[in-house]
Amino acid sequence: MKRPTIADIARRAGVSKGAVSYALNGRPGVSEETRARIQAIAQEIGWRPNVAARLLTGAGAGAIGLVVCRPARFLGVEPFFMELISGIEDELAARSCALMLQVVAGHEAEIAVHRRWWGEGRVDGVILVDLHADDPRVPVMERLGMPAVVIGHPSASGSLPAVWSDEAAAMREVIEHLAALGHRRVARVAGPAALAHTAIRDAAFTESLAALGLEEAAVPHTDYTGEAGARATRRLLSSRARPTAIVYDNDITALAGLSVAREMRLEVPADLSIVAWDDSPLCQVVRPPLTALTRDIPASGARAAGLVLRMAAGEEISGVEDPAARLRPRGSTAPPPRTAP
Amino acid sequence: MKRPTIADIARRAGVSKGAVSYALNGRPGVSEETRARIQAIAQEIGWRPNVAARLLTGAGAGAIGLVVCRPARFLGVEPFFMELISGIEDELAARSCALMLQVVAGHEAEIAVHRRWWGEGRVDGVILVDLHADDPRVPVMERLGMPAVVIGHPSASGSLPAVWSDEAAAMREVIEHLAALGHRRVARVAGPAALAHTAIRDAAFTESLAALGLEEAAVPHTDYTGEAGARATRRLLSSRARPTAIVYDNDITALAGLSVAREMRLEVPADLSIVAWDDSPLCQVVRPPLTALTRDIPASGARAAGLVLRMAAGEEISGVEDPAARLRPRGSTAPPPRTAP
DNA sequence: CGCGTTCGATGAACCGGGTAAGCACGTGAC
DNA sequence: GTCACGTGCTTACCCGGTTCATCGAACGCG
Repeated sequence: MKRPTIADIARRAGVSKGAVSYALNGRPGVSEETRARIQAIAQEIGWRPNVAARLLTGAGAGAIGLVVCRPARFLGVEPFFMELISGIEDELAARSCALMLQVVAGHEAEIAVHRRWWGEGRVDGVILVDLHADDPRVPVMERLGMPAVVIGHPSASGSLPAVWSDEAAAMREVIEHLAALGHRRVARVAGPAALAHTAIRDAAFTESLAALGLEEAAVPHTDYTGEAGARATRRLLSSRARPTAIVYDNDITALAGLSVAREMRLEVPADLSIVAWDDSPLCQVVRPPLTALTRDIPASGARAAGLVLRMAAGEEISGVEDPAARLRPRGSTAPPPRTAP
Repeated sequence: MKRPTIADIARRAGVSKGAVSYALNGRPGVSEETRARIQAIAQEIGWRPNVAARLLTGAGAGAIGLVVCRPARFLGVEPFFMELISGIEDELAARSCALMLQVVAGHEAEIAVHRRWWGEGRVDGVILVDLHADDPRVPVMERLGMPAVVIGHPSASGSLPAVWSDEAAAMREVIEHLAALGHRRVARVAGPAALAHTAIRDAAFTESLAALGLEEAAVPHTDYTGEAGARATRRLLSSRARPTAIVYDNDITALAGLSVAREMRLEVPADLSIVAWDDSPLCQVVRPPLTALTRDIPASGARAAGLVLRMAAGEEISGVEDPAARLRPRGSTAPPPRTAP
C-alpha cells in the first residue's frame, strides 16, 4: 500500500531518477519516446509527486491560508465566510492549490497560527479578513515577509495589497434611497466598532445623513449576532424619536430587527423600513423580503486568492478595487408613515 | 528572510545537526545542559520544524482533509458546515494539526481531490460528509487504505468508522410531540432524496406516523434551499387535506415555510405548527421562534477529527454514536386549530 | 578523418529534518 | 591495568523529487 515514487518508475523504465523527473515535468533532456514510456508507467502505477519532497527543493507549499477569527457559534450564520471560501476555492482549484483553514478566538492566536504556518512552510501566503484599525497582524506579516492580501480597505492594510470595495459609496446609495422615499430619521445598527470597515461605514453614514440634511441618529454597535441586533433594535424603536428606517450591518441582525418590529406591532415596511448590508438567501426567504446591499463575495475571494499566489510567485502586487455593493430594493423599504411618530 | 533550519542552530551552538535534532525532540542522547542551550537558540531565532522535511522522514502530514460537495450558493446559509468545521478545528488545534478544505461540485471531483491529497501525502486522513446510499467514495477510501471517518449512519459507511446519531429516534420524538399536541395530519419537507440520512428520516417519519396512528402524509424532497422549501410548503398548504404541522429537514427551508404560511394568512403556530431539524441562531431570531431539533454539531466534528487522527496513527477504530438530537420546543408548535381544515 | 556540437541520459549533490551506527571519553569493577 | 559499560556527541545515510555537471554517442562539417 506504499505510494509509488519516481525511483519505482525509474526502475521499471530502466532509466535514472533524473530522467524520470525531466520526463514528468515536461522539461527537455529526454527523448519524446522515453518521455512517453515514462509517463505511461507513471500513469499505470498511479504516481503522484510527493508535495513534501517537492517543497523541500524550494517549490511553494501549494497552499494558502485563511484564519477566521470570530467565535464559532456566530460563524455558522454568517453566509459571508462560506461564500468567501467558495470563491477562494474556485481560484485555487484551477491551480490545484489547497486552502488551509483555521478558526481561532483572537488576534494573538491568529498571529501564532500565521507564524507557525509560515515557519513550517505550510503555506505560500495568506488572506487576512476582518481588519481592525491598527491591526496587529499587518506589521507581523510585513516583518515575516509573508505574502498576504487583505480583504478590506487599504487605509488599514499598511503595505499589504488590499481587495476592497467602496463601502462609503454603498452607504450613500442606501441613504439616498431612503431619503428619496421620504425618510428623515434613519438609524443604523452596526457591527463591532473595532472593525475597520465598521468605522468606515459609520463615517459614511454620518456624512451621508448630513449631506442630505437628515437628522442625526444613534448608531448602536453589535457583535453581529441576532440577540445583539434585537436588543439594539428594541432600544431604537422604544426611543422618543423613533426612526422610520434602520440600516443593518449584516443579514442576521436585520432579520432580528424584523422580528422585533413585528413583536412591537410595527408593520414592515409601512411603519419601519429595513435595509440589510449583505445580501443572502436569508433576505429573500423572509416576509417581507429584505432590501439589501448585494456584492459578489466569491469574486472578491477569488481575486484575493489570485493576488496571494502572484505575490508568492514574487510578483509586485498592488491592491484591487472591487465594484461597490449595489442596492437591491425589495419589500422591506417603503415611504415612511404619513404621521411620523 | 530565510527560515532558520537546524543546521543554523547547530552552527551557532557549535554542535552537530544530529545533536540538535535529539535536543529539540526531547530524545536521549544529549546532556541536559546542551539541550537547554540548543532550545534557547531555537527559541531565539524562531525556529520551526519544516513540515516537508519532517513529512519526508515518514511522519504524518499533520493535516486532515474535508471536502464539501454542495453548490457554493447553498453552502453559505447552512450553519451546519461552519459549526462542523469549528468543531473539527477545536480537536485539531490541540494537536497543532491543520485542516485542508475543498469545495467541489460532485462526487467524481471529490474523489479526485481525495486521490490527489493522498497521493501527494498532503493529508493523514479525511472526514466524509453527506453520504449517499451506495456512496462511491466509500469503496475508494477502502481501496486506497486512506484513513477516513464518515459523519453519518453506519449503514452507508461500509467498513469505515462512522460518527452518527440516531435520527430515527429524533424523528420519533418530533412526531410524538406533535401527536401529543393533537396533530393528526403532519407533513414533512425533506432534503435531497439521494442523501442517506434523508432516507433514514423518511423511513422513520413514515413509521412514526403509523405507530401513532396519524394520517399518511406527503414528503416532498428539496435541495435544502429556501426557494425549494417555499415551493414545497406552498403546495402542501394548498392541498385539500392541508397539514396542521410540517417538519423541515433544515432551518432555511423551515424559515421559508414560515414565510409562506404568513403569505397565505395562516398563523404560526395557531393554524400551522413548524419544526426545524437543525437548530441555529436563525431559529431563535425569527417570530415566532422555531421549535427545533438541537444537536451538538461541533462535538460531532471534533469526535470525527479525533477518530481520523487515531486511525492515521494506526489504531483500529470503530464508530461512535453521538447522543440523538433533542427537541427544543419553542413558539412555532402548538395544538392544531379546533376546526381542522 | 578529426573536431566541435547537440542530444539523451546518468550520477551525485541538495533541500531539512530524523535516526542508526559508531566513536571518544570517563567511570567503575575486578 | 584492563575490560565493560554508559554518556554525549558525531558521522553518515535516509526520505523523494529537482537540478547541475558530466559524459558517451551520434551527427554535421570542414
